[in-house]
Amino acid sequence: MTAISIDEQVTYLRKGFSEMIREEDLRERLKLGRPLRVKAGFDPTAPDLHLGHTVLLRKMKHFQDLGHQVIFLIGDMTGLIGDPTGRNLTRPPLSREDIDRNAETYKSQVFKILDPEKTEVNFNSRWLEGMKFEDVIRLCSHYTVARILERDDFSKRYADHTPISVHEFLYPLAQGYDSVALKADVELGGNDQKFNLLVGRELQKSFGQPPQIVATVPLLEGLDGVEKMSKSKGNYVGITESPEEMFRKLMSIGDDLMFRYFELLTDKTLIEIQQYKKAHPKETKMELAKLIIADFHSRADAERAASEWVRVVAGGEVPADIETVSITEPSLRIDKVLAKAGIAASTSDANRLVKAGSVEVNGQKITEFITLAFPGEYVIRVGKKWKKVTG
RNA sequence: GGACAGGUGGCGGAGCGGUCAAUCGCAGCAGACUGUAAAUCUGCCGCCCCUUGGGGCUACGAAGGUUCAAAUCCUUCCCUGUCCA
Repeated sequence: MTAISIDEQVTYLRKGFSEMIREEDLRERLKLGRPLRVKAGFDPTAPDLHLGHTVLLRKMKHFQDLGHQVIFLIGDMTGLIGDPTGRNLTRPPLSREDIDRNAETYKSQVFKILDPEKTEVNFNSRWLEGMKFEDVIRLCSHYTVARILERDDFSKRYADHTPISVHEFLYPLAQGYDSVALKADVELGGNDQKFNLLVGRELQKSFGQPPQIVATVPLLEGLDGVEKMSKSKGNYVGITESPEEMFRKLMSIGDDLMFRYFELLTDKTLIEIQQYKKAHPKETKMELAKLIIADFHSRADAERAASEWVRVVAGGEVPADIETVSITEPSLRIDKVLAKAGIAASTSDANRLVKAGSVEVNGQKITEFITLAFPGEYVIRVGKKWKKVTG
């Protein structure tokens, strides 16, 4: 991109953020004419990225498009503090090997979106690990308990008498200090990160640096349309999943949610999205799924996944890519087979499914505990799970 | 350091000696329905064994104890919150 005006840059960057503090600051910073250092932090324990993460990655990419330097910061030190929003207060420390492996996984995934040439991958242990207790005390002196308690989840937990460990207070401070150490011009994050990002601003001021511009992206709702997309909630679409898997998941979202996805996960303009609202919801949803899949695979893969979905889900036919499980026993009763093939969680679970009449073998619904003989080949279906069993 | 309250299944939250694998709500799974989904209705929802109904095992913070019998009583310990210092 050549010589594009400040106004154009700001307009391009503003799109898709839920909030920017403050746009005037960004404008001033851009006037300096140098590449800005744009920081975004990621958790070292969850290297499997899903569509929720891509909302942020997309914005990082936009900064790169304008020639800025993006810092992909892996919070290996802050990761020790654990999820500050509640449970999991104790998290087993990751080994250096684990962290490095996760970092590699991250790289292979984020570079589907980000430009490797314009991305600096960094770890906050690089400056946090070597801090002496004295340094930590000094850092803490820059902030007050009352201000920390302003954070919504802290104040809620405090009001509810839910425990808050002291080390959790260090999380925002450490994250803020990262911005100092990196001399960040801009920090990006999800809406829920707003507090932490602002702490970075305050700390930079305390340390005599110009405060970073903070820009937040909306949190993407998961497939259920209610909770935010997260791996632990199981309402996510991972960016390394197969086109077929992605298609199936994306087709399961509610009608309202699909327009939200159009907005946050595609480059369609708001006007184009309005047009989609007039079309048939099912067709529109299929188009959405194809657009998203094409970003991580190819348009051809997306088309293939679409026709496969029509055949299997709408047509009720056998999917093309069923996983095959081999059985070594000469014969095995159906409930055991289900458990062994991973269709049911346990034999007991399989029992219930059979009694509920949910099990289909070779297209026939079964209601009794039949025994399958091996060698042989059976196609078993329970709900949306299909498996081929051979022996 | 002291006083008090509490720790139950993925979550919330009943039960307070047997009829408790544990009411109920949410989440989840399956079936019906549909344009996919949602909504709705129905069933299921610890593990294992035989089976259209049973049997066994493991569970209510941890470890002991009382009792024919404990999630329920006692002891100690661990954890959390509140108030006082």
